[in-house]
Amino acid sequence: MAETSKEKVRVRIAPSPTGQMHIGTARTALFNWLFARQQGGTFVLRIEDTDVERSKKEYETELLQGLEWLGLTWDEGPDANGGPDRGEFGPYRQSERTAIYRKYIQQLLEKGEAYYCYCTKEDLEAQRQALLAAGLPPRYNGHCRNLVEPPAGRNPEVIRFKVPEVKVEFKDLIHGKTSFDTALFGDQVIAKDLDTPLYNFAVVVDDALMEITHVIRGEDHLSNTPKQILMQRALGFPTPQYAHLPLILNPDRSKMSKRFADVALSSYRERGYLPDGIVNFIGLLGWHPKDDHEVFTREYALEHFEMSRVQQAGAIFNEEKLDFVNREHMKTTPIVELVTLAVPFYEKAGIAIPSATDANYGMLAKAVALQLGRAKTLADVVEGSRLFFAMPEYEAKLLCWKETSVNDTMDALRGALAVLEAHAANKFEKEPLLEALTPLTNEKGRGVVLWPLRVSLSGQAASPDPMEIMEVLGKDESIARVSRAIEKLEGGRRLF
RNA sequence: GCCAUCAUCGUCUAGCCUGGUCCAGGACACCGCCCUCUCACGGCGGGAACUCGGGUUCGAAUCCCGAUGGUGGUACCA
Repeated sequence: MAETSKEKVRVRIAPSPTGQMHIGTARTALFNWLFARQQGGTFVLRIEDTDVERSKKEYETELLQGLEWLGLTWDEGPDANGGPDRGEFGPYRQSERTAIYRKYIQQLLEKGEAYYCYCTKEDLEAQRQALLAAGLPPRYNGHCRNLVEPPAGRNPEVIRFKVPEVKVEFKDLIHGKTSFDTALFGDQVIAKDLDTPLYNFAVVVDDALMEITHVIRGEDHLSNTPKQILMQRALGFPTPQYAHLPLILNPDRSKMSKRFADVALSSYRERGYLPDGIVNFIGLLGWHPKDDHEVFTREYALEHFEMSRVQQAGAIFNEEKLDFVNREHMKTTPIVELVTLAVPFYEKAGIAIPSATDANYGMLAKAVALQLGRAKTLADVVEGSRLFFAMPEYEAKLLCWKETSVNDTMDALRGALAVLEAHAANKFEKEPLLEALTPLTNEKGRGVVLWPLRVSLSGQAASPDPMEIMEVLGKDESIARVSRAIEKLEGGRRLF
């Protein structure tokens, strides 16, 4: 709790609804959320939709729902259910703040800190090429900076901010002292016209008006920071503290992209990852608690988060680790909750499961429980437990363990069947069943009995053990499956 | 090109600020063994890294300089 003094912490995330919600947005949100919650501050969500061409309402909705799904709740910002914005500093969509930006653009214009530029894109491109050819940094040459008279008969192209040539220095909470020489920048375009501000300008105005104290964002914004600081100075705004998070990377260390991985948060949701698993994993990308705990809840992260322990280098998105972390979280999620979460996945897979009102409902929980430690996602739970909900299909010869003959296998199964039939239905549980089968396994060998028994119950070479399966299936279904296996062997006998 | 920034096992990282306890610790993944009817879990074990070159120092993963490499930016996108 070191970084703040008396002022109340206010942080924000400012995503653009120009595409599916990126996993990187989720991580930036997480770090902001952690910092805000830990400092007793306010977490603001602002939608940066100044680019009307690319911004879409459906992406905004996805963003809000994605954040809610992850449990990264915001204190101020648009309402996920279409209700009015929350908070005193709204509106929280930049597209609704045009009048505000207009006022500040005019202010800069009047003070002579900004000016209309009449250079066309073609002019600019020519300039740029010339500079590049000369080995110079390609920056705007200030052609319209000191125009006395606007060129006759021409409308301005854009509005530019006069970038003073100074050294801008700031202390980044993650990178430490960072400095830029703005002489290399050239005058920046801040708006296409009075009603169409650009990102760098809108951010400055909004962060100031929303009284943001800490800007926690991706490192790709590091070089925007000096430009924004200069505008803050021109407008008389305070400079917030900055923390630039390292980027999430592809396996080849470039910025994470579709080419290498699923970048959309929704795809992880659809594949059956848990919000807690995702939050844990993306938290680990660039940060980890001092005590080396790697599997943790968000409460734990909240307690142990330290901005100063955030990495400076980017981190490769490693799906294997995500799988591990998610599996660990599934193990600690209460079974009833897991069942509820899994239901849609059963539906999607077309597997008929007992409903909550069904007398048989309890077996669903047992089936799910058997997948813990085996399944890394909810989709895996569903696939792994498929065998409990339909008579399995398999080749008769799979029933024979190693070199055991068909006759011996049949004998073993008949023996097992007799044991099961004599076994009380209300004692169809792992331990009692094992006990009941022990004389038979002692006589014939465990493999000779248990392998075919397990295959007849599961239809698979790899599955939970037969006693566990029977506990889920119950007496009637277990007996039916074993009987069917014996029939299969009898029917197929000639073939062997 | 220019500017910024980064650099410990394949990956995520501890250690670096406050040099010696580090022939570098943990986790994932991988391999082996044990458990075992199979899978998984679990237990035990293994291989695997301080980018390079100088300097400072009795001593450097740790401090300094340089090089190399990576990444980000260099828009009338955000």
